[in-house]
Amino acid sequence: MLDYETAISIAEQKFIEQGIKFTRRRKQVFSVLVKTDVALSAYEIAEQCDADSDTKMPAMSVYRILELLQEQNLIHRLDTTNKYISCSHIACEHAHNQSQFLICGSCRHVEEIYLSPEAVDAVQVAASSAGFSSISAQLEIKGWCGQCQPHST
Amino acid sequence: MLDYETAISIAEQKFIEQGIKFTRRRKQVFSVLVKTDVALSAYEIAEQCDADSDTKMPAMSVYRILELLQEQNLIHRLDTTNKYISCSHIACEHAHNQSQFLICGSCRHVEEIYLSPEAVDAVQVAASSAGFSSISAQLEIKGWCGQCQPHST
DNA sequence: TTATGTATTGATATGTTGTATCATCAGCAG
DNA sequence: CTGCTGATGATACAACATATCAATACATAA
Repeated sequence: MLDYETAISIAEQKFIEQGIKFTRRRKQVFSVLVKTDVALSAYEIAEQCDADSDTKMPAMSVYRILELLQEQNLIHRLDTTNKYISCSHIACEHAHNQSQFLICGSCRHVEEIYLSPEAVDAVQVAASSAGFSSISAQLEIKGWCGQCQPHST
Repeated sequence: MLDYETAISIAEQKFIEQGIKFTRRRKQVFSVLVKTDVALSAYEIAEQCDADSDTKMPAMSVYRILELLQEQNLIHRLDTTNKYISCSHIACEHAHNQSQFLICGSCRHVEEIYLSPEAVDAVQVAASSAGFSSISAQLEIKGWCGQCQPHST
């Protein structure tokens, strides 16, 4: 993971290049996500922002800003859980169009991984033979991280 | 897919064997799920019940009954979407502990598939090397069915 | 038959999440 | 200053999910 300052400055740079303002609100939201390695919901992010400052972050703003950060490939939205996490590869020009996530069902820790092409192919083949034309470029796999123990489903 | 009557009678049988009543409400909820091949939310199921009868199905009852049907392995809950679908294998003694679903992100059609053990292994290996001790027994993969075209994520 | 206990359902309230809508504010160009 | 645009604030609302308690049905024992 990138250190906090670097991540922020990369984000700011990215915004400036496109004439988009890196406002206080946007910085707040991005900061919260950079500082954690678990997926957070929009409302959790808002709470965190409130804790870190003395103004109240409206939920609406969080949603709007999350959408923007996503367009800039700075964060990922986990559709499985409707939660958000900062992208592990904002520095490199890495594949933003093909990503896989392991999501701990217990502590919500998230790892962005690279599945072998063979594994992805196997899934794609199974999908094809079941009549599906394609599968999502973003795979989200639930599991349990090293610290947590599986219990159910 | 099993035909409607067979599915209902299998369910009823299963209930009777355990001394659980197959009440009108329970039959209503299960019927709705048996009759469709798309995943439905609890509230959608309630609506459907309302349409098929002249009494109002309370959302609470739906949730309760869905939970019961799940315990009986008659239906699956898709955690990804918080929706429910009838199990394709209520007749056989098939693996209820290991299932994979393809979920069409567009029309919500769902296919219960069997991934090759190799594919599952590949995912498990990737998970292990990322520090995850295990992955969920229920994989839910988003994609697009034959009728629908991919557009975004 | 009535009484009693349990399982099931009904009804209401509440909490969480996400979106729609419009008002307000800041900053910049003319 | 005026007016425009982007960004944020504030409110209302819809969908989804759960908690809680009341009412009902139904089987069994007395």
